[in-house]
Amino acid sequence: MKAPQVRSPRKAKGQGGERREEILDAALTLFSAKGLQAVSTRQIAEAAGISQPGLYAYFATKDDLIAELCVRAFAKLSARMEAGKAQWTPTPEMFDRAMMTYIDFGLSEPDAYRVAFMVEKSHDGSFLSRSGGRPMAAGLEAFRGFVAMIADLHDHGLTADDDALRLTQTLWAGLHGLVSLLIARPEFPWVEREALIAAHIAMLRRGALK
Amino acid sequence: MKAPQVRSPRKAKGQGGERREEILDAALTLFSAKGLQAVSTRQIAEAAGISQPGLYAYFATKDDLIAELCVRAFAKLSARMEAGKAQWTPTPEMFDRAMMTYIDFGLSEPDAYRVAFMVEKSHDGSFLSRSGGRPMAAGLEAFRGFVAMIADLHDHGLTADDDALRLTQTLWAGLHGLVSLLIARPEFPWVEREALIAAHIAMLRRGALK
DNA sequence: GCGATAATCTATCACTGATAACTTATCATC
DNA sequence: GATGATAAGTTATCAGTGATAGATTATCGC
Repeated sequence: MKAPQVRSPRKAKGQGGERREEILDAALTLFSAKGLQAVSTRQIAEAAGISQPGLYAYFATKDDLIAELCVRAFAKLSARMEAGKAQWTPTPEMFDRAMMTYIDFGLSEPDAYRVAFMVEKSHDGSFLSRSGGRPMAAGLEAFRGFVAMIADLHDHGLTADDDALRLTQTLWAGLHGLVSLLIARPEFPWVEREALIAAHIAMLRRGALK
Repeated sequence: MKAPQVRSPRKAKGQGGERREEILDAALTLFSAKGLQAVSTRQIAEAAGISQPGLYAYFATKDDLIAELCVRAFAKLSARMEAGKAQWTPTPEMFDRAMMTYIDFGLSEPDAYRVAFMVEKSHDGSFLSRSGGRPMAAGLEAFRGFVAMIADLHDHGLTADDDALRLTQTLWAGLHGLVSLLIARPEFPWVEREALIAAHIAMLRRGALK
């Protein structure tokens, strides 16, 4: 059952970056399989073929390592958003498609999504403060394309709320609710998932557009 | 700075329940001030005037203690829902009011809300499984009155989706998104909160009702 | 007073993230 | 090719975590 990970040889002088990638890969696999809380730095180190304190040569804290994985995941979302931009027109159909892109991303990268928007910032500011808010910043960067789409719809007189920023925040909340609940409570007796997502998007469209 | 909590005397034979209440009170105060993760069993024990292992005479695990606080919080929501039921009529105005009740509760009892709907069930089933899913069950019990209202609106032909269950899940997700984001990301540059909530409810109403 | 038992304590465990201080491999240079 | 600098990695250890075992003390019915 235990990963027979071969300890890869010591890295040459300038090649610490390679080890860093190996650690991130090992960590992502473990996090996906067991959840963020359940994976210890010792498990990550073993899977990466390194001693546990060795991790701290590459990441200042465990949270920093997690944050790094997040930023990378959101780079993927940014790419997807940017790709969709090519065919964009201010229509209800494209509205639906943008919503779908967001939901698809959240469900396909649940760990990144969790860290960016679901992990709680403890009151004394431990997690995201120390990592400089990078995961959320990366998440919002990816979200920016979405904001631009809503603004475009608003400029064409298609939105039901005259405040585009407020409407965007409201829609984001609507999307986030579905994604985060599907991630956090998969065992809940949901109606069939695809129909649920379609109905949710339809509901948001009716609520947001004229 | 440290709480000068006087160690209350040993409880008489049948009075263990009192100590249990004292522990729950102390824990709720600490959790509200510092967050769930940041409070240790030793801190709870000291605030309750008891030794750390002494907690385990009353709660099998730390999660059980948290779960107990949750169930109690949701009992309050149930009471609010039940109170609102008296004046219920199947109208858009009452729809708005029900939505508002849910959001108000989430924002006024953020810790309970977090545990019931935001804390991640780790993949090997550690948290809510061990506590028997009681917080979520209590949350959904409180939510049941809300479900009944949607069904009533549906029966009067006022809803835009012909599947009342699916619409309820969709609306729940919409509400949850706003509540959970406001809890988890209070520092985000939101538009003015009351206007945001009102706009969100209006969006959900337009999307859910005819 | 006496035995039973509820309430509680001290001591300790395995584990967590993190740090200090030391060793070893690689590399550019003489 | 030996040398010194430094990157890469180690072992040993720390304080703090949730949790358990077993002894101890207070209260009760008799």
